[in-house]
Amino acid sequence: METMTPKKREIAEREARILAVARPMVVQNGYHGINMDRIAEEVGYSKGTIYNHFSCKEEVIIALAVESSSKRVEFFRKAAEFKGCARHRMHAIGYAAERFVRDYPEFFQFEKILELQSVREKTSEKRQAVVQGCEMQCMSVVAGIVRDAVSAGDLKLQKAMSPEELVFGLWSLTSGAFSIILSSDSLTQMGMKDPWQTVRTHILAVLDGFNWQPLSSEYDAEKLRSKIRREVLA
Amino acid sequence: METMTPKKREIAEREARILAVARPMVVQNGYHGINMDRIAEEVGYSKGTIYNHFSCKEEVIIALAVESSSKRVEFFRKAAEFKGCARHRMHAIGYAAERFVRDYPEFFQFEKILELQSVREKTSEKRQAVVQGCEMQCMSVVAGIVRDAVSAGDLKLQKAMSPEELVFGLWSLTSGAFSIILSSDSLTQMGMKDPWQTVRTHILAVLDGFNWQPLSSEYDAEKLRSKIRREVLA
DNA sequence: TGCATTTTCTGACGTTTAGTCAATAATTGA
DNA sequence: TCAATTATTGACTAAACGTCAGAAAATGCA
Repeated sequence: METMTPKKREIAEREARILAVARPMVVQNGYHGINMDRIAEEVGYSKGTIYNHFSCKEEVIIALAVESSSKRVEFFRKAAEFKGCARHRMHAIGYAAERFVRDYPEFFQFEKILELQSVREKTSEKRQAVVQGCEMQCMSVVAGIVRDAVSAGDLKLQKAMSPEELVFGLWSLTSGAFSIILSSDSLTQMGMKDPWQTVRTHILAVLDGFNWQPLSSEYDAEKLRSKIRREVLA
Repeated sequence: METMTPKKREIAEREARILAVARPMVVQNGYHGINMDRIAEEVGYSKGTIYNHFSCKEEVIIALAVESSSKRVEFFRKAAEFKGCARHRMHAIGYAAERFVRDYPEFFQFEKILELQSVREKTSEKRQAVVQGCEMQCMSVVAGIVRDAVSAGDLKLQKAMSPEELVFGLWSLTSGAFSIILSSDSLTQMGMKDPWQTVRTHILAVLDGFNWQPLSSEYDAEKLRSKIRREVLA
């Protein structure tokens, strides 16, 4: 950044400013809240200039997703460093995933918008690849923990089940749950007081179901969680 | 329908035709594929008339979701009638859920579009309530099976866990998984050959994790699946 | 059947907003 | 210093939503 000409630096800084202006628009009013004319006005440059940075509205949204995505990778990496057996490190990942959703709920919004093919197909392959890359990195961090568990003899994977497949299940469970929590009214309607806690209980059940040692009956998940909270992403 | 005047009948029929025309538009090009002018043109009525039926574009989409939603309730009801112990009936539900996604993949598209608040907030409370009602009906069918398991002594729920909370976990797992399967490229990228099978394996793990009898080791899930396939929704 | 009233239908119109591009301004480098 | 390159601008086009005053059709009553 310092080695750039002043002009180049101005351009790079402006890109960040555009995103900073666009972010609250999407957060407050979702897909329809973002408006290229208003972005131009608020940033103080003409629309043409905004379009020099982002070829379309959707590209702005995916750029926002890129910003948050890398944050999640960071969260997962930090969590994976937790000192303990593989299963306990897995809890640390669960904690990081939950923290991420709670700290950056807007990322889920971006992701939801980008799941619509009609939106996604307008975005550049390049940024799509970056987002997917982050996803894969998270996946492999977690798969690494599964591999460690297998090496340590804590977990025996059934025939034909890969570590990635195990991770896929946990990923489905958490992302599905978070999505329901953030967007469905049915839960409160049914008197579910702490769905976040329910998700954690289900993760325990999955791990127990695969007979991943030590089983949940052999340690205090609440106590472990407090320890993780103190040591990870504090 | 037969007791209506010819005019009233024409109007009712037209509503179905509008949806029939709109459906493939959404299926093929998602949210941006639906276009009120084109609907009017293809149905052969003016735009104003279309707006007499649906107050906005989003209302058309939620009407499509209503059509499929009730189909899902039907699937779940049928599945719950499967003869067998509670856990086996739960498998029948899993089968129905999977069948529904595969038979009506467009419903997932509609649901995704409607998850965006910017879209949802334009739809009528009335149709929202219908969709949510279907969701609740599915939920309670499944919760009923959990209750049967508890009564039969096959399952002991941990302190403070309600049948609905157990269902919430399975619902998260399946809907999260289906969503990832239908919209992410990462899976094939990672050499996951049959994610549907992986989901089934995870459901087994959850049920085993809660110690729901009989455990998966005590019966042949593949054989059971074949039986269900023959008897349910054949 | 004829006529008044209500309901339905129409499509031109107003509005918003995405995205383009020719003209203009600024920057760079020789 | 000035030609060549690069960046900026904002008026313009086009697409699409949603409206509404007036035309047409349906209804119901004498």
